[in-house]
Amino acid sequence: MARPARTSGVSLRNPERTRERILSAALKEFAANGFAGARVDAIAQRAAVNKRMLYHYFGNKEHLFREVLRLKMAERQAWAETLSGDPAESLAFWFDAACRDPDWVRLLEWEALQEANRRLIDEKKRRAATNRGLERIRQRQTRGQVSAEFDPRHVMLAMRSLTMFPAAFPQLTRLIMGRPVSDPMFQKDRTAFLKRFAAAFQPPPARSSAKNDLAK
Amino acid sequence: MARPARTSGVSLRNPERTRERILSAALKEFAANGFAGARVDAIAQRAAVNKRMLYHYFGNKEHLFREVLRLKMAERQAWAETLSGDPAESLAFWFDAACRDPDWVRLLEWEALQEANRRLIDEKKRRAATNRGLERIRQRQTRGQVSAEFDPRHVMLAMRSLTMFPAAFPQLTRLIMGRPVSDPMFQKDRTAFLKRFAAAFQPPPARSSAKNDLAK
DNA sequence: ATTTCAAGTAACTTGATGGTTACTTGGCAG
DNA sequence: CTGCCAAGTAACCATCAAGTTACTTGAAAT
Repeated sequence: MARPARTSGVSLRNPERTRERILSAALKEFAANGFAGARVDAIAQRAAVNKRMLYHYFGNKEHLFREVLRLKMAERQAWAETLSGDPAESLAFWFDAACRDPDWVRLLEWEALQEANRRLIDEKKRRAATNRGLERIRQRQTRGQVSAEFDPRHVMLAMRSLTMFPAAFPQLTRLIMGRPVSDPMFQKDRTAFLKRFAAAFQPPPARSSAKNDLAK
Repeated sequence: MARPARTSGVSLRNPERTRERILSAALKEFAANGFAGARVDAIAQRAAVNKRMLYHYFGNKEHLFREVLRLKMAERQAWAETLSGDPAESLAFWFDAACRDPDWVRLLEWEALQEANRRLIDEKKRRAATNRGLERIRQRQTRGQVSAEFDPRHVMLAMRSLTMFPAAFPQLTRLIMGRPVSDPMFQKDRTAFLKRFAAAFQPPPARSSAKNDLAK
């Protein structure tokens, strides 16, 4: 039952490794070209695997695509859970994540464009993760770190927008900023901006009364 | 030289109309499926035009795609110029525009994914339009309507992010908000949120001194 | 009226591409 | 040792889709 674990190197037959190779090649190909643009032959070649194996393990192109998406999503969900509370920190963290791993953003984008109508891949898990995120924002609100005047859903949507947009629209970002998104200079400046801008989510500095503390 | 202007209906030959039909069909097809996913035959069919005409007028699929993009961009640029100053107003306006015309956002998205590396379509004009937009923000800053502490480029990027994101990522938006982007309820709520949130761009209410009025 | 050319049509070519067939081979259970 | 099946290979096929060829036709200009 256990892997043979050849003393030197890997055995010629190695289903797990092959599967991994295909998935990793598929991730690159799909992120780069989307579903319609991706070429099954290209994936096989990248993976240095016979094309037939791809069908052996995943059935067809679409199944493979969905599996790639599912894995990436799961990876990110795990990250999301490790986050503490501060909006400034979250903004910086997610912006950094988007810059470091543009493939992830691109996959989300391909998904948005393609599966627009269809039900989401892995919807249940993603909805649960989102709800946990919303709960975290509510906690910050009760702790007074985030303004209670805002609906947590709107806050989360705003934060996602601010962090993902540059990686999602590098051409527009470059047009506006004059630098490519990949430029460390841009990333540094943007992080600084986001940290300051995070103040927008904080409660106003106790103006006169404090009557609307429990607003939705 | 002038159009014949048949007394009743349109003449059988009508190059302008045909060109229009093709462009409008292409817009829909490209917005729906992207460049790689779009089918030339589908465009011809949608336009109720012989496929050959498409090559007659536009040379090939890619030229047609670029022409479609160019036209949409130009349309939006014109809109942008009509805008007055207030961030709250701009946010609401552009958010509404994105919701009303998801095809436009989708085209930008396809462009982002496909032409990632290549030079932008119509880059010169778009850069100029962007610069005019930045200039308008600077004016607002000197008038004290927008905080002078922010780099105008970062402000513009933030505003674009906030307005375009929902239309660009309807699946994530729905996950977060619980409603589809097309839902008027969502659009109303979001507009209200954005209007309030626009305060984030305003200068702080004159705390102690007013020394940094000319920043950047 | 006749010429001329853009506008328009139908059928075809050619290459790419997703998926399959038919086969071989490594390695474990019995 | 041997039968068996998952893992793996090479060659193939059917289809689809971009782009072309070769033709016809409407109507403006002379």
